[in-house]
Amino acid sequence: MSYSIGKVAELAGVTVRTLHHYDEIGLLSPSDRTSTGYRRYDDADLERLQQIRYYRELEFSLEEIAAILDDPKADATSHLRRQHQLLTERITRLEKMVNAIEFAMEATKVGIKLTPQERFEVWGDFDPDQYAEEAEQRWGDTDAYQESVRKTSQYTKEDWLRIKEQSEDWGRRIVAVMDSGAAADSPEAMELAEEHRQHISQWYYECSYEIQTGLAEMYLADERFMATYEAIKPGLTVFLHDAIMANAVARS
Amino acid sequence: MSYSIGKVAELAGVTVRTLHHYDEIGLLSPSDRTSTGYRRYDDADLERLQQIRYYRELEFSLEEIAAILDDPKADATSHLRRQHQLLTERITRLEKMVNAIEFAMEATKVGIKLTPQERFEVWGDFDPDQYAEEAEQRWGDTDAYQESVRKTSQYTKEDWLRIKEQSEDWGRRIVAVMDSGAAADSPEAMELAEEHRQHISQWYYECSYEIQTGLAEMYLADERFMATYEAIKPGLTVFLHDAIMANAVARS
DNA sequence: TTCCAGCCTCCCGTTACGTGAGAGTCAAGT
DNA sequence: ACTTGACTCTCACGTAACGGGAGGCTGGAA
Repeated sequence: MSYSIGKVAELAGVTVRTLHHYDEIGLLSPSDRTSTGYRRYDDADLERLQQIRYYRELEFSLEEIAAILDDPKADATSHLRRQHQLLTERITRLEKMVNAIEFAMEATKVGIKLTPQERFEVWGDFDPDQYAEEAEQRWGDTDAYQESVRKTSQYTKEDWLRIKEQSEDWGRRIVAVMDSGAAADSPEAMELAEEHRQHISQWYYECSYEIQTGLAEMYLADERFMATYEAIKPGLTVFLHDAIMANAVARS
Repeated sequence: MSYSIGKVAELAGVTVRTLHHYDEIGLLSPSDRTSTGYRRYDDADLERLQQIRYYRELEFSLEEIAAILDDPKADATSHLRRQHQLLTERITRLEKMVNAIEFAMEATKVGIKLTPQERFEVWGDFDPDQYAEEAEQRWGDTDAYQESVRKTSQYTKEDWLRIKEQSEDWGRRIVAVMDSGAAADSPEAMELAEEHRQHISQWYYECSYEIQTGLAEMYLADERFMATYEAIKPGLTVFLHDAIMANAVARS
């Protein structure tokens, strides 16, 4: 059984010109020609083309592929094994990219800026432990972060609008409480701290009192969060922190 | 805060030349220059570069990326959402490629040839139902195939040598039984049918009598399997089929 | 002041094809 | 036997996305 160049192109999902090119550079020359010069590809040619396609998908150059495939020490199975490993590595990398994007989405929701390291972590080659530590510190609890990502990836535009509206409303009310001169451990302030916790639980992740107090600590420690709250009203970060602490103590 | 071109290149994992190129074609021009002509990139530039890198990873051309990023209707979040979707699609495709490779490895072990469709299923755009049907027919049971892939992917070279030795030994013995003139429903033949079943159970997947009889049917129906067995000894396929049937009836 | 790494602007080279041009070929239908 | 439309052939130039210098300025540390 042999195949015309057009048929092979269709099967393998490449253009006829590509096959011409592979023939030109000697990477894949059809095992036969008709008397009129038409190329004829057989099963062995197809197997070689399959290998070429996989290695190309893995971004090997044609020259490298030629060297790899013509290596007498490597047989078909070893190629498959190698491709298998490279593919799974690649999948891992793409999954990291997906995580990074979800992280970036989270960040823009909350209104914080990413550090340059965070932006390019997938490509840059800096210490991965450092990142893990930062994320741990930022979110207090990694499981919570996972849950958050899982939940929020389902949200529609309307959901986000609702969340935004809700948190802006909450912002106005806590500012009003501050303006009224009430203390951070006043019932009104504590009520808003409680609402803050429930808002997070509802939309992002189950937020216990321990986690919330962790967040409060972080608001003071992380200048990006700090900037967000201070932009609404100076002193709000500390006020919220104190209200959360008072509320947590009172309720538990 | 602003960054030199070298620093940006290091952060983003690209070359300085690449950033020069992006500047040349107007895709990413640094927001500032020093009095001496040095490029200075700020946070907004980095964000744009981040988007560029993600879209590039997804194999968009620079021209397309420029069009996408300069579209006033799209904001940062919509880009992230889009990239998220494209990335997960890509992961799915790569996972299909991994499956295809595992399938190809299985096939070479068993000594059957792949059809052209099977070779290029990941790239070609033929009817996917047709393939599913073929796989179903070939393996009788999809779960079994999954289990097989899972198990065999762990095997070492020594394992494979052992398996090969074992099955060649079995081949010699069943040929001997045939040569002795024994019937397919003789105790010796049935014993070897039973061994065939246990061999599969041990190395590939839990092989019940129903599954084994399914395999026996398939050996007759699929000329690629047929070729394998007939190469050992003409008439072996039918003999094995009958022995399996007799054994299955007797044991259950 | 002296380095040397870093940056600048040309500018030519490379890879993996795309895209015709012009001409021969094949199989199906009349 | 003739036509016709889809395929295929071999040049041959074009393109995208950089790579890799050459030759010359800059900037901060010693």
